[in-house]
Amino acid sequence: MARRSKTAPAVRKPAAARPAEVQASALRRTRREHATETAKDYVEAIADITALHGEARAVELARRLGVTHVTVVRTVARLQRDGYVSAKPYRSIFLTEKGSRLAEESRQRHEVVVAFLRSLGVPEEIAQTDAEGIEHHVSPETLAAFKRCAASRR
Amino acid sequence: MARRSKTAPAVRKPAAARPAEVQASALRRTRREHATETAKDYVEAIADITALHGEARAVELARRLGVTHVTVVRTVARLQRDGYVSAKPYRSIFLTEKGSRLAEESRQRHEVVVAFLRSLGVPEEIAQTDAEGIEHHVSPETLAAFKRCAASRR
DNA sequence: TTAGAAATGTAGCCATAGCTACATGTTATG
DNA sequence: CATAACATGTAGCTATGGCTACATTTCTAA
Repeated sequence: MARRSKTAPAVRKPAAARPAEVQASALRRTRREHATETAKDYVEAIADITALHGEARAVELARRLGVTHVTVVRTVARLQRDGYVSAKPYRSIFLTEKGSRLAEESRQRHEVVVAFLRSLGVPEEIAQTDAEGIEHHVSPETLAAFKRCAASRR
Repeated sequence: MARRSKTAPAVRKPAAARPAEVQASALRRTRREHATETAKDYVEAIADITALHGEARAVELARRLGVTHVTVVRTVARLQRDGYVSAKPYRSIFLTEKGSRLAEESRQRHEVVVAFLRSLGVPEEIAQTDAEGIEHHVSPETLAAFKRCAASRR
């Protein structure tokens, strides 16, 4: 079977488009972001729950995140290891300074994305849902563009 | 320590916002989507490489996806198990009918997202990068809104 | 005050998705 | 046509992030 045909370039699509290296680093970034998504989702939820109920318990986190309490417990342990929360056995979960900062950033970012989608005419509930997935992958430039666009359509 | 204070609603934030269940199902959806992201990234890359070189080899896939060949080999095995590609040891990788369909859908979706971001004034390279992360989390409604918006700004 | 309900913790399973190190197959070329 | 370069495969490690089943702790209410 022919090796990468350096002599006969085969098909030759018009747009050589993104060179392999560029795409590779974009995908690497996406994977890297994915690693912090969980932390963001958790601190955001912890902040929400604390605001609503005065404290965040694992059971409520599990309900809101759509996982079992076991998953919550393990993930919270990781968040504690990484300095986002403090927690003691059988007690509530609290955000650290670092965790609060991340939660606030996440909340703002979520707001911008939702407001933007809403301004495009996407129904509220779908905007909320899509934002959960999109918000973690928006660069500062794109976030700024979202803000501008939403403002200009208001 | 007070249990979820059913008697004293504590803080009471103005926007009760998304109820726990809604957010939970949104996050569940995001996780579900994540599971198919890999498949989409791979079939898209395989389609690209095949168009450019006439065939897709694991080494080139690894380069483009930013992972080692070992990861590619294992993932391709999974894609084969799931019916997206056919492959024989030490040979090229080919898309099945199902894989081609997924690749074409992914390509179109990627195009729409990139064109949209571009239309917002996001620089080409950043648009490409962000699209890699965003494209997997856009509902049909939002995708349609992207199309409309990009068209109206042209 | 104590029993049962609710919450939390622990053990251990699974799949995905990365990796390094090493083994084997394929191909190009001297 | 043999060998070196390259591609592919395999073994086995790590981490995340789901899960069920069962143990333990805490809290509520009879």
